[in-house]
Amino acid sequence: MGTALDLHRTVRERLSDHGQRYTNGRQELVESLVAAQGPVTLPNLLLARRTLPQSSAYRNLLVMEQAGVVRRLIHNTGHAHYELAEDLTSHHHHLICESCGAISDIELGNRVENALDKAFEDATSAAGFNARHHSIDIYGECVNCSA
Amino acid sequence: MGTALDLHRTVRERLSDHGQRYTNGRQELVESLVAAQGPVTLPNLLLARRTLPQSSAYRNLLVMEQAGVVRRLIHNTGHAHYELAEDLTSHHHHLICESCGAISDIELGNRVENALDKAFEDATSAAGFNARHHSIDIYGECVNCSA
DNA sequence: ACACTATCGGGAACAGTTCTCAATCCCGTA
DNA sequence: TACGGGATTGAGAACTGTTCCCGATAGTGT
Repeated sequence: MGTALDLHRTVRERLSDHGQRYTNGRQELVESLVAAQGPVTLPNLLLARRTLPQSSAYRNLLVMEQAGVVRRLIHNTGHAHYELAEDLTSHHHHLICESCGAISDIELGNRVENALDKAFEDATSAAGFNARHHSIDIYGECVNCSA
Repeated sequence: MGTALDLHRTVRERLSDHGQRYTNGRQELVESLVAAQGPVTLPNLLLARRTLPQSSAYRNLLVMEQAGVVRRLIHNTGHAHYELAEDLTSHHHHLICESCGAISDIELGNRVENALDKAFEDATSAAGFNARHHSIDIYGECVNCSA
């Protein structure tokens, strides 16, 4: 479900709801994020599209993050990683290679996710914490590095 | 199990194994981390012990991180958070308040953790990823902020 | 006590990211 | 199509959390 056209329309709407335009530079960023098939750092985004100025890329990623189009991941790999918001792709978690710092996506399936939600609900409500969403990072060694 | 004396002895050993001494400043840091009862930022550590110079605190936290005594958490809250390594305390996860940025600990219990390990093993081995450990962040609103 | 090395502390340096601001673009209107 | 006005852009400066540097100090083994 959801063609590239759908994606761009949705992005345009969300930006518009925040009083923002869906400019060329922003479209390029979205396309780069789609093409990356996983979280990417800003330097990597710039490598893919040499014409994007750094400051504009940072600014537009921030704008799109605030509009709910982009999600920013922070790990101790030096740079932040960017990906499309989960509701534009699908709920997933991250595998983080401790050797090379690469981050890739992983899905756990509905049954596990439902069990997780229930466990989290039980654990957090006891602490008076109002849980809204979660993210799971699995650390280890990726295929490339274990070779 | 594990008194304060045990903790200090273990820390001393781990540092010693890395050719490092367990100096006064490092002991103060460990005590501050124990007293904090959860992940703390460096500025907060310094507030608790005004005599600790910033550069030494950063350096010693790094040394202790490398010796497996301290764990450093990165989130988009501005500062890194520090806590004692899990094997000096217990396996837990983090509740992160999206309003105030506070981070607190939460435990899920053995049954849930075992189920998680199994689910992660299934999901990662298919991707050829060699999983070593995991961390779960639950985002939402803490007790203070929802009041 | 001595020599030798690890550690300390203050400040400079660094890196990723954000901010500034004049120039440009884009949209709605006529 | 031309115009007015606000959003966006891009280059570089500024900012901020963290790390590095280095002379002074403290601890350890002999």
